[in-house]
Order: sequence, then C-alpha cells, then structure tokens
Amino acid sequence: MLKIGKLADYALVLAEYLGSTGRIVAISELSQETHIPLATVRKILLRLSQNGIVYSYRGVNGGYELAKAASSITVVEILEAMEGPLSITECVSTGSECKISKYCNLQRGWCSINEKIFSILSRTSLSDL
Amino acid sequence: MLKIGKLADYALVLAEYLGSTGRIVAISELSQETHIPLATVRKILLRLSQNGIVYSYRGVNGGYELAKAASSITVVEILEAMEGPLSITECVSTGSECKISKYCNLQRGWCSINEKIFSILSRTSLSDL
DNA sequence: AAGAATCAATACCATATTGGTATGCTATAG
DNA sequence: CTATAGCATACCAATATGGTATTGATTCTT
Repeated sequence: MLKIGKLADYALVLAEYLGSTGRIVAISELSQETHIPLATVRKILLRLSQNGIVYSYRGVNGGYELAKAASSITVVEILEAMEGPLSITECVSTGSECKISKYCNLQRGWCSINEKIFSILSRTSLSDL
Repeated sequence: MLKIGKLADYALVLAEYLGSTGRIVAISELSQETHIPLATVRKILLRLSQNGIVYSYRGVNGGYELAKAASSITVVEILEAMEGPLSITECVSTGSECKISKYCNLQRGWCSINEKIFSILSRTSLSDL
C-alpha cells in the first residue's frame, strides 16, 4: 500500500511521452500511444495544465507540451498537481484535523518522514524515470 | 496525498502507547487512553497480533504487549501489517497487473522510488516517533 | 466448577473516494 | 466560417475504507 492514484500514475506516463517527443501533441495522439482512454487523458491533461506542468494550445494543430525540460520536472510536482500536497497523514498537511490529535504525539515524527519522502520524490526527475 | 490509512495511523498510536507502558494492556484501556473507538482498537490489534507485531493474552488480566522493544519495531513493519506490502504503484508489487504495462516503461523507476521510501520507513523505529 | 473478563473471528453497513465517461462551450488556424 | 482541439463541469459505477456488531473461545479467580 501507500499507493499513488491511477490518474497520477497515468499523468507520469503522459508527461514522459510529452517529454520524449518534445513537440505539441494532441490528446488523441496521447491516448493512442499510451493506451490510456481518451476521456481520461483529457481529464489528466487539464489538471496538469491548470497546475502549470504543461502548456496547452487550442484550435487546429493544438495540443499540449511540457512547460519545462523533462529533466527539470520532478515526480513530486506531477504528483501534487494530480493529488494535492504530499501528506502521509492528516496531521502533516492541515495542521491536524484528526480527531485524536489532542492525545497523539506522533505528528512531529510524521512530518519528518513526510519531508524525507518529499525529498526523494523531488530529487527524481521525469527523465530519471 | 500519498496518505496512509487511518487504521494504520491508529495502529502506530496504539503501538506507541504499548511501548510506553511496557506491560500487558487491555483493549479497553487502549481505547480510553488513545480515544480511538473500542471496536476499532479491537480490529487493529487483531491484525497486529496476526502479523506478530504484538503478543496477545486471553482471559482475565489479558491484553496485548509489543512483541519486541519499541526501538526495534519499524514504522514499515506496522504499516505493512495493516495495509499489506508497500507498493507505490500496481506494477511494483504484483509484477504488473496494470492495463497499460505493455506500453509503459516507468516500472523500473517506480521500483527504485519504492525501495527508497521503504528504506526511510524501515530506518524509523517506533521509539523514533 | 462456575462465572467473569478478555481476545478471536467474521460479517455487516454506510460513506467517501476514485476511475472513468459524457456533454456543451470556447478558442484558433486556415 | 468552419473544422479542430482544448475547457469546464457534471455525472455515474465500483471499490475501498472506516467503523460497528455479534458469537465463540480461552483463561483467571474464587
């Protein structure tokens, strides 16, 4: 467990393909090449675009391209674009909404672990995968 | 995101309490002290017991205690006891059930990341939290 | 031996999340 | 002006999850 969502996984695959071509690619091509369903690709690319990971171009000959070089886009950037801030537990992100937070003294430890995982994922670039 | 389940989180809290007392503790006490609902505590401790993290004792004065010293129980042990093997993506664990695995070349990278996260979580002991 | 305390095992349910799809709207190239 | 392609939103089905209830088995105490 401790799995990332399928959409986030797909997002990496799509981003990797964009990086490998280096040009503007339409959703239809992305879907064909990656075998990810068209409507799903559409949803993913929208999120990536809204989070500045890719640039989008409308109209004829439109499509998407990476906003940066594949070597400078990190795994955590794409992950967070798809799923929000990295937080291994409730208390790490929101300043503790957890019901038992008053009686729990693990928050500090979780934050530390969270930072370490963040560090790993931010040291891995798209091209490293 | 990339969150662990609440039950796993609770499991750490419960294990930490067990470690702090060093004696046999009944479910009722665990529930009272941690403010985790009784039935939920029962479910969690059962899993921990089945996975050898804690010893259980039935009958009057029964309860649970850690099977090892808190300093030698790792976070990943408890996590995996609660949620199964650590695997950040489908392809890491099961040898790839993923539909697009034939067209995806990220598996190697995910495995590497998974190992690094595993390493972090196995270098953190219960007493470190 | 009886009875109380305590864990074991399973089954169950409501809710939230997730993956996936559909649809009408907007912008742009030519 | 029209075909192409992304934008935005809404929707649905399936699954996972957290949480609860119940019955049975074991052990201590008296």
